[in-house]
Amino acid sequence: MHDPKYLRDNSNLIRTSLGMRGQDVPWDVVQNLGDERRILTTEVEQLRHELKKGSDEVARLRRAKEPAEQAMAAMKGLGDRIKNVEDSLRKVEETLGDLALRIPNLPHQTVPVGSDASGNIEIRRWGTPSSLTVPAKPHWEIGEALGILDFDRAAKIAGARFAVLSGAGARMERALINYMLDLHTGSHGYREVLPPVMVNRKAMTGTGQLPKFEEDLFRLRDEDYFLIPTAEVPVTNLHREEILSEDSLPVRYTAYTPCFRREAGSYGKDTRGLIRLHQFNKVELVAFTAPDRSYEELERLTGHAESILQNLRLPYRVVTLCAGDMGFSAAKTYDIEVWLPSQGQYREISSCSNFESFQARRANIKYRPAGGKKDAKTEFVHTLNGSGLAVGRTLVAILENYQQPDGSVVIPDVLRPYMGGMERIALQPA
RNA sequence: GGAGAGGUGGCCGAGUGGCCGAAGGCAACGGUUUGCUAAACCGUCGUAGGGACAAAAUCUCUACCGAGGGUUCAAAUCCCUCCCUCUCCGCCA
Repeated sequence: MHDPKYLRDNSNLIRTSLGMRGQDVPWDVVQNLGDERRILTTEVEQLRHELKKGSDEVARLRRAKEPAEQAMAAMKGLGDRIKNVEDSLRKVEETLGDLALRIPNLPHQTVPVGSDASGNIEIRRWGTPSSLTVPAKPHWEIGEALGILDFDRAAKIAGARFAVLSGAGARMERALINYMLDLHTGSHGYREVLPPVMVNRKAMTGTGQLPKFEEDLFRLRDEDYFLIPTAEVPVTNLHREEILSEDSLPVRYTAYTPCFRREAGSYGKDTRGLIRLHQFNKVELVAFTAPDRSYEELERLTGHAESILQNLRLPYRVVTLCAGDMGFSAAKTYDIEVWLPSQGQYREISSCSNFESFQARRANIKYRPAGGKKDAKTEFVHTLNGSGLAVGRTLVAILENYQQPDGSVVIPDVLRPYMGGMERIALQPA
């Protein structure tokens, strides 16, 4: 969400900066409602002032034991007038508020211009894709052959875009989760949290999933709860309606959660395998910083996510998303893409974003600058998050990059302690 | 799910119709005193919106006592609905 005052005075500037991203915003309506809101507010406040004065006069007369009927009669009806104007004001504010919540964040100056993924810019690569002698098999073939991935039974018990992991597959997923959490808490300074995976409407609005993207979410039938599409939602909202002290910043959390996405509109994409599921596991990194620190934090956080891939010896690259490819709430996003031999390309495995004050404003997360002086006015924090990493896709990358000509899969060194010393996944009869 | 109690500023807590944005305490911040610490004393100390000013400082108005409605000239205070917390009962991993 944007600063309402800034939005009112600079809607043209915002509109130009957003370009394509702001296409579906009814800018004229926003402008008119903003003006109307100001006029109605002034009117309500004047009427209230009058009422207050009148009521004080009644009170004064009563105390002085003087007749107050005339003063009371004069105020009669004023209350109704106020109610009428307030009704109009409330309607304007509701409409304006809803529209304002649907305006995306402004891209940072360093974000490249572009309308889709082709405008993204690669900024670095790590590792070298191995040249296999035989054609690389896709992970679902490897996994099904080894008896550790079962899509048929997943479809039976749930439906398309679900998976069952079993045996060493389930074990490796669990190993990855533990390894990631241990690294982030032990070496990178994050506090582990295990939040609810269902949240209310306010939380979803705070991080920007609502009101605009309700069709992407799973919602419960009998309660107004949603399944989280990412741990970003519950973890960022931990501090909703709070004022943090500057000394406590930066606040860094890591959380493992399952994530639930309807994937509406993605029919035909990645229909096979683990890449795009309705339910998947993710370890998330979330940070709250002072505004002048958020961009250095973005680099740090991205580096923390990268370190997992480096330790797993998985080749990857980092790209800066162009304005048109960024998510709704982000001001700047780095995607980390891992090499998938079967596809001969890099695929997203982490997305690290700085939201600046966009989410903080929606969720009302502030901090009080240190220094003690009276100029210590509260200010919105900056929020960031990134996957560290998407667990299922990491499993995919391991299966594909560590596949052997005999169909087995070698387990990366750092995971072996988490898998009881296992060094290789060979055929596992069910 | 049933019964009861309660939600007031960063925290605790007073306040049953007007003089209440709200006593008092704690915490915090500034200062005096002090060899240091502590104590004592003095002072400051909510958030948001509108207007005035080129802007900052400042001034001014309005709103906010869980949320939303109602009664009244006037609501933290009375009434209704909802949300949340706590206690007991039921159910339950």
